[in-house]
Amino acid sequence: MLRLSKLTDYAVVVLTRLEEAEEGGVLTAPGLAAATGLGEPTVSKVLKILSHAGLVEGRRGALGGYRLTRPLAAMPLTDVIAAIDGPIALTACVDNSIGVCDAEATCPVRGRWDPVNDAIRRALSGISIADLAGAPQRAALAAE
Amino acid sequence: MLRLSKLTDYAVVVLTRLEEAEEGGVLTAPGLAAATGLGEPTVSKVLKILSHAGLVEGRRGALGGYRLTRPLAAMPLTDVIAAIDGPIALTACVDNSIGVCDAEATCPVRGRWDPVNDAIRRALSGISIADLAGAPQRAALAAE
DNA sequence: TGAAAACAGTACCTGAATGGTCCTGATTGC
DNA sequence: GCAATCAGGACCATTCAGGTACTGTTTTCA
Ligand code: FES
Ligand code: FES
Repeated sequence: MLRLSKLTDYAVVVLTRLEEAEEGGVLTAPGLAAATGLGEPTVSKVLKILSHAGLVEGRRGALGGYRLTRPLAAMPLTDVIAAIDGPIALTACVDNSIGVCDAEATCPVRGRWDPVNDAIRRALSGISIADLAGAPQRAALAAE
Repeated sequence: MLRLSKLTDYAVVVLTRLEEAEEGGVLTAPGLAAATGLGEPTVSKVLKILSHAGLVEGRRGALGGYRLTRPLAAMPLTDVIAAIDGPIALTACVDNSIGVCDAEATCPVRGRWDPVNDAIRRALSGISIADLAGAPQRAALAAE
């Protein structure tokens, strides 16, 4: 179904909530879980991944929590997808993956998916998380 | 990984081979399997799906086989994806799917993925199978 | 008329990947 | 020192795609 993982959706939700934090203030994982209605472990997992990708910053300790490193408007959707779902590549039979496919020798589309990947990547990079959060200012305009 | 199913890749391969058939001539599923190097049951399955979607036409009988209903240049990639992977929708939390998600009430991106879906759909609809087969004439230009 | 070839449809099985949970450690503040 | 929180990893269950097999129907040829 060309679906991306549900965690990516959760990530967008969490990021949107994080935007509402005070300047310099942090939100805790349990707090975000309560605010979003998602499970605490799941939210924690998402935040860890995002932290690893540099999209959020975790502060430990008693008064710890998570904080956005950049405003959502400057955070393209591709970053979130790449952080959770991995690099954007439609098929396994792309560029360097040799040996995974049996039909490499006679395959006529060997490496031909690259333009498709680029097209999608480009379409997605024009959309920021802020566009999904509630301000569809330039969403869907990237492909025009 | 934002991957689409491997069957879609196979479909493109098979369709490309089908293009090489004689005018009015048909290619059999076993023949295509041998030409592509894929398993016969798998090729058969792909062809059945494509036939069901109207992209190819199957002729039964001893001299039966499959035939393209349209030239590859007039076959957008979205048709193939929609035929095999189903409709293009990034997440399950889109439009009408109610009840699948727990955070519907507080979810700020509820239904916000639609512009993303449109963007991808638009980027993909500009690419035909012929573009992937070996003539990247306007591939990747759809997003510009 | 019979047999063979090929598509059509369905049903089942297996494997991998996602989604989700939990546990243990490191760090910070009170 | 204690509590709270993040960090990291391991673990299990579920789901779904991928693949296979079977049966039925249609057409051609001997
Ligand atoms: S290389 Fe895998 S199907 Fe083309
Ligand atoms: S409705 Fe499911 S996460 Fe938003």
